[in-house]
Amino acid sequence: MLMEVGRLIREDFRRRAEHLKLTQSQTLALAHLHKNPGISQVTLAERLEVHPVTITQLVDRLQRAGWVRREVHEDDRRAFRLYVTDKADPILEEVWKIAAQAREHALSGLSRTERDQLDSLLGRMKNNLVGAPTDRSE
Amino acid sequence: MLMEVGRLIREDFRRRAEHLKLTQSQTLALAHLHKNPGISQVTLAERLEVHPVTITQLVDRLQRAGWVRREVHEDDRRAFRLYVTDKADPILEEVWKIAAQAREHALSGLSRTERDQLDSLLGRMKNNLVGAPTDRSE
DNA sequence: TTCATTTTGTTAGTCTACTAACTATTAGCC
DNA sequence: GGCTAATAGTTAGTAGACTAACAAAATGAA
Repeated sequence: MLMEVGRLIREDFRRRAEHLKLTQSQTLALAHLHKNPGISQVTLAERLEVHPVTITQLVDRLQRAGWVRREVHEDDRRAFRLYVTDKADPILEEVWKIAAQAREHALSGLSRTERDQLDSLLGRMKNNLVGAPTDRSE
Repeated sequence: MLMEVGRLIREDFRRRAEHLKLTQSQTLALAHLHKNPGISQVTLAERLEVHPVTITQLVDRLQRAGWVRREVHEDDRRAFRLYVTDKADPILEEVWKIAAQAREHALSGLSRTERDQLDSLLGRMKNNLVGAPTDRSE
């Protein structure tokens, strides 16, 4: 059920955002870069919780499309600093709006109390899954 | 939060199942075929809620690995009937066990009542997202 | 200083998913 | 019967995610 709802939310977001001509991952990456200008690819990978290889390709495409630029890091010649270009600003405005709409659509009809409940239950599930490494003898 | 918990559950399952040498999609497809022997690729695609193209490739790999066989449909020469091979039986036993463990791990510490609550809240979110086509003016 | 280790990012190859365009077959209508 | 629609599956190409193996630069210890 949880997986299904997750999938439906992503689908809903995708439908609302398809006119932006950006994929979900690209949108997410752009949003993160906008909030944290100048971070490295490794840092971005950690934030998005994907592997650095994935970021390489993602940034490649965003750069080719002109949404992002790479600047060599002044202190570390291996690393890049990533910046969102001005071209992306209006898109990002849209993204925030759409995200809020999708969220509200999914949660509509749920009271403040129920939303808190959901959040709390999910939080406890999350705690079950993080800290403790999987014990296969369970 | 919901996305995160979903991702964590999938990760947990993947970790528990990695010794099976099957990916998550392959495992899921195998499980479905075991419960519904003889279905066509289109039907399987519908059940897994992916596009038929994806099934083509998935079944290609499962067949190459010897887990699944394609038989020509007796009434429709375009279609295949899909069957899980005997080789896959012991694996599937494992899959059910692992799925139950992963579920229990995620939900541990939640009472019967709380699980019902979660289910009901997610069910309502699901209803928000299915029936009604996205209204972009929201 | 030099050498081993860590970190940053890359290429190569695999798997899952998609769209678009296609073949072959079936089904329906005139 | 014959033409058109729809259906089952495929190939080709793209995007995203992964692992493995690697180069280059930075770090740190002997």
